[in-house]
Amino acid sequence: MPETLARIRRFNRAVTRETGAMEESFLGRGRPLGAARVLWAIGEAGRDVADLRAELALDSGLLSRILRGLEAEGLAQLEPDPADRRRRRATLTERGQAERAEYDRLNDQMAGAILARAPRHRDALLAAMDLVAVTLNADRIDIRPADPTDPSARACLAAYFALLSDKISGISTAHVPDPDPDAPLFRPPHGTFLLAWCDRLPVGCVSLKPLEPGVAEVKRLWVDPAARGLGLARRLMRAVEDQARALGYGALKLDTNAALAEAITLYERSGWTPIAPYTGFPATHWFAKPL
Amino acid sequence: MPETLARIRRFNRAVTRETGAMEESFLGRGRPLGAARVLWAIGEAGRDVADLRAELALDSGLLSRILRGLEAEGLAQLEPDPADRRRRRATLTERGQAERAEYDRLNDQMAGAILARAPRHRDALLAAMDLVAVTLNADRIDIRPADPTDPSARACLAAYFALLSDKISGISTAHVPDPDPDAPLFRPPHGTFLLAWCDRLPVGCVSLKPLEPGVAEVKRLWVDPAARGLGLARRLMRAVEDQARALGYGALKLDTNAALAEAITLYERSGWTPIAPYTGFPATHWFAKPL
DNA sequence: GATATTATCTGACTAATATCAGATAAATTA
DNA sequence: TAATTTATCTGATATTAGTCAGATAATATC
Repeated sequence: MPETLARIRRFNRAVTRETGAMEESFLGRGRPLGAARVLWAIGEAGRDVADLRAELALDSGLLSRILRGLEAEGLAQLEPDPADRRRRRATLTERGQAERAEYDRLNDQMAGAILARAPRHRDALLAAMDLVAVTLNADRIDIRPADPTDPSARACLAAYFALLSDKISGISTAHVPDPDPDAPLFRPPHGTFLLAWCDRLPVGCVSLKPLEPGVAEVKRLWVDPAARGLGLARRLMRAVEDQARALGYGALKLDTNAALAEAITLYERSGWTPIAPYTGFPATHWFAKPL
Repeated sequence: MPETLARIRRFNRAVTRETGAMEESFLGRGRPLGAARVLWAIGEAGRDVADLRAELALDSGLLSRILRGLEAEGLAQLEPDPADRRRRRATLTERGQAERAEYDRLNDQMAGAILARAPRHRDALLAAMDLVAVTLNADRIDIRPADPTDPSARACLAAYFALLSDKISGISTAHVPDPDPDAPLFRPPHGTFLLAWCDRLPVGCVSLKPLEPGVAEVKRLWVDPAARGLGLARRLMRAVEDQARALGYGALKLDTNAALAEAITLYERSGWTPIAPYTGFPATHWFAKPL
């Protein structure tokens, strides 16, 4: 389909121009891009030089010179790592922090300018950007345990409950209580809370809490709309099953609602079998899986 | 909304990585990026040096050297423009054409790799890319006359009729006859056909054909879904009115259907007044505007 | 026809990025 | 303790990209 390729090319040209404009604005601070990138990558907390080299894919000599330049400008400091005095740790001075904040500000300003170009469909534009970003990053999404009270975890839960109240009639805008009295049940050694991350933003979650002796319950499986179709739900389920095994459980249960058809298909296709009801509304389907 | 900015940043990082990978793959052909870009920009038909300079925003000295390099590689030829012998025209040799085709192939390969990452929602991904590209290019969309039989024009018309049959019950999948017997009416001096372009892809159209002595009819106003909310319909209407004036018409008419609510709002807000019916199904509303 | 303008080219120069072969010092391994 | 590995730095050098001031020749303007 030649037109498809033309569309992707148009997209590439558009974003190339945009990133070019951003780099251009970064140059306005009188520092080459390489140095600006290093300054930004050092971050608020500081960073090992080896780390920087790995992330920015820079030659060791080049990075060394850039760091020396930042030091000479009074923006960064280098100290030997006390644990391993071969390594050096770069940190930003107060002026360095301020300078980094300026780059942040420029970045946000460009982002704002992009949004301003879509006055009437800001949300559609953001959703489109999410879909593109998540798809391009698909093979970089990773799943990590999180605390159930973490803001990202709570954002996922809020989205999960919004989805429920949207799909299941009878559930009004249910929302997570804050603080969630059940939170301890979702922490080891009782249970777990897993978040899927795509480049610093959460794009999915799943959790586990104790139900009966030796049996845990899988709860709150949610995938960001931008990340659907990438097999993330399956990955989350696999991850939570691994966690359950690690916590010593011998079996899992879960309940769900007929309105969540994709979820039900997923359970049926991955070793879950229907069981008798063990909960009430809004559940309409119940499954179990031995570990 | 801080999260909004985080989402745009994620998008920026994702596409930066992508374009970086593309440039990387272009370097694989053993030629600096600048030269590759010039080679590509010369195109199959050849290009004036001044043109290249304008498009690529290159210094005249730099471009001159890059061209000399391509010439030395046996990829390009430079000849004085016969019409103005100060100007020089760059054309690709056979080897140059082949080399350019290789860059095309690399580009298409990267595009294919992107699509492959969205096996289950290819169309959604493409639509999202369109929305982003068109929004970022919003201030670069331009409207130009086209021939009504041009493939791009026909693609817009097909989309227009698909929209009609989708929105208006009673219209089955109507499609443009090929060749369109009315095409001559949409050409000067009788009428016109305008296309809106966003970076080489059509994103909207409108046309004009004679109706009565001194009166023309506006037909087939269509805007690509990715380009809605950017004021393009209004620009197209203004452009077609200008064309009508230039063709000597004193008044315009149009008919439309109640299902096309945004269009009706647009007409009402830009000087059109309701008139008595002058056509039948599927029209439900009729407007006129003096010029 | 003299003068100004335009399009391109050349030469001199700079900045940024990149590469690579040692040098140095700290840690690890034998 | 000696030898090896690792992390970083220094110096030398190359490539790419970019700038700018003329030079040259063709065209446009007066």
